[in-house]
Amino acid sequence: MFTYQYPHPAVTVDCVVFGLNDRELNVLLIQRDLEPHRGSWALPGGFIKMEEDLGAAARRELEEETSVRDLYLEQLYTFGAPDRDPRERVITVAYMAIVNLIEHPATAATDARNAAWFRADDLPKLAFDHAGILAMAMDRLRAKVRYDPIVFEFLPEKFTLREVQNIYEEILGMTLDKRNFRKKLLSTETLARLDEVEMDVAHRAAYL
Amino acid sequence: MFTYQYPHPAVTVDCVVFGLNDRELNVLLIQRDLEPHRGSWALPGGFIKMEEDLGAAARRELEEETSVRDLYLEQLYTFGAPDRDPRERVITVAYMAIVNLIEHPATAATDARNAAWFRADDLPKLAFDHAGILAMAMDRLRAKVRYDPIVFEFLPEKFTLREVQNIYEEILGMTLDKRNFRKKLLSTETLARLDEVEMDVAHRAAYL
DNA sequence: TAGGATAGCGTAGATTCTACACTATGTTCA
DNA sequence: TGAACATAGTGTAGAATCTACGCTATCCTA
Repeated sequence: MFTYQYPHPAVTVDCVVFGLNDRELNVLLIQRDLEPHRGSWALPGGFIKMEEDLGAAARRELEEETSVRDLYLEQLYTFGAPDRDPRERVITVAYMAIVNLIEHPATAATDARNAAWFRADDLPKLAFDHAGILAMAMDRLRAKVRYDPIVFEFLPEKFTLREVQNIYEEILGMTLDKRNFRKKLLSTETLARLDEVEMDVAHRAAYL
Repeated sequence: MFTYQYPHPAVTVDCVVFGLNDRELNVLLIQRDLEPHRGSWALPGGFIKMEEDLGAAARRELEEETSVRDLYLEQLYTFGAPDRDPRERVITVAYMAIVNLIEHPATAATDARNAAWFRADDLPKLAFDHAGILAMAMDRLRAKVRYDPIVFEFLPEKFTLREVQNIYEEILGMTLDKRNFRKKLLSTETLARLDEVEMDVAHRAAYL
């Protein structure tokens, strides 16, 4: 037991991890194995340790619950409504990250019954105020994508311009002009055109 | 005394309040009247109450310590390095705001020996990691000013274009072209030209 | 009343954004 | 094997925006 002269809130970290699979925007969720909201899907996260930095706590909880690691976490916002957790006052520091979904498979671990990637446009109901946290993360992601070439972080090494455009369109929720998009991308990024071509229905795509 | 099954950190809020005086960028600070760092200047802030929202706590602490109230606070970042406070683990949620300095005089109150506005380019040494918090707030302010007309929030009702330009230059730390600046400002803002003129050395200024 | 300080104003060139349509190549299926 | 289909790949013209830049009018002070 730990005693204090004044009341202290609990502090948690929660992670919104976006994963991309050449085409779809996904979000990493866990199925809770503890009360409250046992069985519900939620953002991975948990209580911080006293000697641990906030970012380190986020990374630890994420790995413990989903096995996902080695990513760049960025602080999103801190949520502290007095009644957001039924147990006690819990303040949560939310982090967000973007990864290549293929390189980061999700497997359930400690405190989670299950961990999985969900399509961003088809999510289950979330525990606590996690839907609100996720909504803010989506907003931030959309804003970020407009001036940051972060998208490339979660692309495989080889990709077609069509794929990149699909991703931008998925995130921004709008269609983009093909030529203008290529022009802009090629003017700002350093991409190399490869000889290889993809193999499927369409005829070919020069990998860049 | 309050006891918990697991250790809990303390949670505080801190406020970076920028004030503008037609010309200079100022920051609101308090002189601590309690240990640790007693006598040092610091950002206004303090411990949250258990039934209180984070933003409300920031507003309350700010008013208690400086008498400054009625402002728009925006969450900046949460700082939680394990050793940032010598007493115990303290996580602080930092807020920032911008006000018209004239309309918000600072007067010391609870927990503070003193409260005062300081020029942003001539600040005392700050307690804890408050210098780091302030630096981040400055960055955010600079970024914000570029696309947001927030500056007008802390201007008196009447002002000259020269004054606005001074403020932008002070915040951004660069000189701007007078004609281009006026053009842009007039194209985006709805300002009214007044008949009044200022009274001092220069000849006149049409208030907008 | 002469000199100094600042307000106020417009244009030309460069850059960037947007809208828009056709050809080339490979796949599939009859 | 060739006809129909799907997608990759490419350029230009007009609009809007950004930047650089110098002179005159007015008021104050000495």
